[in-house]
Formats: sequence, structure tokens, C-alpha cells
Amino acid sequence: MEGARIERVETRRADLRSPFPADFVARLQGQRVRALRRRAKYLLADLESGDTLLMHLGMSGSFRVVKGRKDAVQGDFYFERSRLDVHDHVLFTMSSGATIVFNDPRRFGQMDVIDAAGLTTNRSLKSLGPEPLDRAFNASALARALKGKKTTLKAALSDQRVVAGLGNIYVCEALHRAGLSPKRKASTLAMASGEPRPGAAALADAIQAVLKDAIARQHRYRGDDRFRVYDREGQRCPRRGCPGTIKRIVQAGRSTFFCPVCQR
DNA sequence: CCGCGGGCCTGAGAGC
DNA sequence: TGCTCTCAGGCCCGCG
Repeated sequence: MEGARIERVETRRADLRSPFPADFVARLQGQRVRALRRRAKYLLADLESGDTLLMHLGMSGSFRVVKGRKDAVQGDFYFERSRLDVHDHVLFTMSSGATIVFNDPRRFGQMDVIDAAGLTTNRSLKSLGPEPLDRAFNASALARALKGKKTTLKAALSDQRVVAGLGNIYVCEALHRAGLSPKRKASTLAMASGEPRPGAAALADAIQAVLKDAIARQHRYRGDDRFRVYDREGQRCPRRGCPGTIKRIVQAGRSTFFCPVCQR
């Protein structure tokens, strides 16, 4: 997509989680994609017009690139429409001849077009916390974010306003790596007399390690047996020398997996 | 404002 | 084997 022009956009239904904006197609067609980037769990494609295409995969969303030949036009596309799935909801036909297909069975995904001001005012973007993979993210940044949080570490880390980009699974994984209990009060890792508490450094490191590892290994959220604690209730704790057994509890309506022995 | 619970949606997996 | 049922996730909304 990057550097190519969006020749045609087709939405194959009226909505994902919410309806596509009325001018969705009009504001995209004919625009060159200046740059692709990410903020939290959102994908952003900056366009020549100054608008930005905002995309979220939700739970089950994915993109695939279908290559075609421009001289083999099938309808308005460069490939056989019979190759489309019922859950292929948005098609971007690019000037490169490739078609980018957005597939999302559960339709928890999101697509929107925002203007430049929207980058700071859009509801989805404006309250996001720090990026854990930014250089600026460290124990102090995390401690500041957790300051005054009355809730548990699990709930705080799941809150995109505190730290951007962690989902249920990676919160569990990061807390285990850091040796911190998901039930612990979040503010206990906040600053104390100008210094981050010891656990904050461990947690900041663990968050970064979990995300880098997941990206490098191309984790999938289900059917993936490479998590240390997620979906491992009743199994031995993977920490060296720890005799604990992974436990499952429910916090804020979501499953938490942790080791009660080594996570304090 | 904050935190929590419910709801959206489908398919994988469990249970009969 | 095949049917039904539950439940998982991210995010938004409404409630207290």
C-alpha cells in the first residue's frame, strides 16, 4: 500500500462494528498512501489529502494481498471474484495492481477516515496512553501512568489509557514475566519519593519483551501453545524452580491466568 | 471523572 | 457423527 495510489475501494457490507462513514469510499479513492504506521492497536495510513485511514483488526481481522494483472480485469478488479470469502468486507485496489483485502469474520474490526485534526481529537485515539515500544517507555513512564490507579494491575494494564496496545493475553504474560500479581493494586508501582518502585522497572521490561517476542514469533491469539500462562490453567508454572500451578480467575469480566506462587 | 458489567459477533471446542 | 451450547477477545456504552 505504501507509496501506491488507492484506485478503488469497495465495502461489501454497510458496517463492521459500526457503519462505515458515508464518505468513506470517496475520501479514499484516488489517494496515494504516504505512509503506514501504528498507534496502539490501530493501523494508520496517511494519505496525500491529509486524511488518515484508520484501521483496527478487532479480534479476528486480517489483511491479505491478492496479486493480479491489470490486463486481466475481472469486473473492477484484477483477480477472480470467486476468490473472495464471505468475510472479505473491504477491498482496496492499488495502482500497483495488488488488491488489499480486509477479512473479519467477527466484525469487531473498525475502519474510518479522519482528518489531520482527528489524529488528536478522534475518540479512538485521543485517550491512548504511552507506546510501550517507544524509546521513552521505561519504569518512570509506567509508574507515572499507574499513579492514582485504584484498580488492580490487571485492569490497569488492560486499560488503553494507561498503556497502549496490550490485550488480555499479553497483560497476563507480562505480569508473569515480571513476577507481579494481577490482583495487586496498580498504584503500588507508582512513584515513591521521585523514584519508580522496583516492580515498575521489571514490569516495563516485561511488557516490552512480551510484545517484541510476540511480534517476532507471529503469535496468533488462539490455538497458540506458546504462551507461558495464558490458557494454561492447572499446568505447572514455567518459571525455573517455581513449584506453582497456573490458576485462572476472572477480573473485570475477563480471564486472568497467573501463578499465585511466584507472582506477588 | 472512575471502574465495572453487559453487549456486540462468530467459530472453535466441549458435551450430549 | 452431528447437533447445540458456551465462551473467547477489544472496545463502547451506560450505570452507580
